[in-house]
Amino acid sequence: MSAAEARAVGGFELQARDGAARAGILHLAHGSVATPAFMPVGTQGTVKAVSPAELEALGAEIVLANAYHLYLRPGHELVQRLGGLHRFMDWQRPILTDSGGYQVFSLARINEVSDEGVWFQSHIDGSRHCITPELVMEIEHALGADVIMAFDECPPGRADRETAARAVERTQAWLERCVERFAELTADRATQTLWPVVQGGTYSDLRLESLHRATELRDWRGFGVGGLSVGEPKRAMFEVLAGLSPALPESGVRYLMGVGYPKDLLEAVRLGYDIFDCVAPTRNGRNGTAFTSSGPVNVKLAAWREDGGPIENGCGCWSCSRYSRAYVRHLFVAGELLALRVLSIHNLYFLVDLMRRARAAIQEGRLDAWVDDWLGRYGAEEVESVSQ
RNA sequence: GGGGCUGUAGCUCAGUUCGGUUAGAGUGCCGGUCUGUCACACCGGAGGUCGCGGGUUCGAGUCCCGUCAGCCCCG
Repeated sequence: MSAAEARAVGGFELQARDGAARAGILHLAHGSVATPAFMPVGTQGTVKAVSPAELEALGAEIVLANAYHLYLRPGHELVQRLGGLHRFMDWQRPILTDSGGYQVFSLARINEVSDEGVWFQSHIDGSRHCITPELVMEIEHALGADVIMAFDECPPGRADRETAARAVERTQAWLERCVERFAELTADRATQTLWPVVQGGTYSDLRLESLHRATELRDWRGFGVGGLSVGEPKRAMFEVLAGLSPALPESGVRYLMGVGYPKDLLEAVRLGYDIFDCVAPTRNGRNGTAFTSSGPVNVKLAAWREDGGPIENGCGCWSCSRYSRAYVRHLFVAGELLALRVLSIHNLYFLVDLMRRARAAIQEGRLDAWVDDWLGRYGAEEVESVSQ
């Protein structure tokens, strides 16, 4: 890929390497994304409890939304009629849509997977729908995200080899159909970029096969690595990531889907992965857990009752610049809505900022030392040394 | 002065009719969990001389007597 192609819409511009780790810029129709990067999750076209202005202020450059959920409600055609997802949710920076492949896994009770596609029963009203790779492309095209993910099958993390192999097979067949339908839909203009998803469970050879077959199909500017952090042992996840990383083309951005917690992000960055998404910062935030550089903390703890310090000393986020731990704890204990916003913003800032700092460390060639130092602090202090 | 109702977990109350394992619930308190979001959710823990004192009984939160406290009614 030429330098010009890397800078074109959809291209990934690799700027620096430090060991296996990379720093780069992802160029998309609605702007660029500096990597490594964390993408806040906005499943239903909104990052729960956080406004677009707040997302911008905390430094998010791209958010994720979900095709499956938006198809069911309010409907992708409705979103398209109202000017597309960017306008609908008032977010003018890049958006990546997930296909709904993960929902095949997470909502497995109410669906049937076949070669044709997936029969879902709506979790909202019980109505039945057949989701095919072609339909997923139509949904994601209508929503208008900058990056759209191919429809994949995401088996449970402890799936046996046969199940994982079958998921690779089906994911590949669906990818071919996605490519075909996507080409028809975007024949006139190419503001969207499609990325495949590598599957293969915890079997490194299946992972390589999945990647190989996807790259045989065509050149890609990005690769999703899916089917991880879905119940498999953590060691197995990192073995897969380490085995797959050298085989991934340098010219494509690597998206590790669904990961994760601060530690996992840094380890994955070190292995050469570039972008991430995870519900952890927002969901944990809503449930009262704050990320801090010395580990996650339950803010409802009695120890915070009269703590006048910020959630994290030195944190540059909106929440920490205003509120004391005692106040945040009070908001949670009292069941106040502001509590959800305060911690969601803090946790998102924490991860976005962590990636920003990892990027700087890569550009300065000091990632390993920085990560080791960071991990040494994280969780080093027992639960929490009450600050002041 | 007479009569009635109520006293069980920090709080609000079940359980008392017709006695039967370690007395329950909700809430609060304390703690844990959450990885391409059905989720302000889920899981767990601590906490009670059943107002007090007698009696009956193999066995009493439950039955009997006395007593204290709160509320109500009648004089």
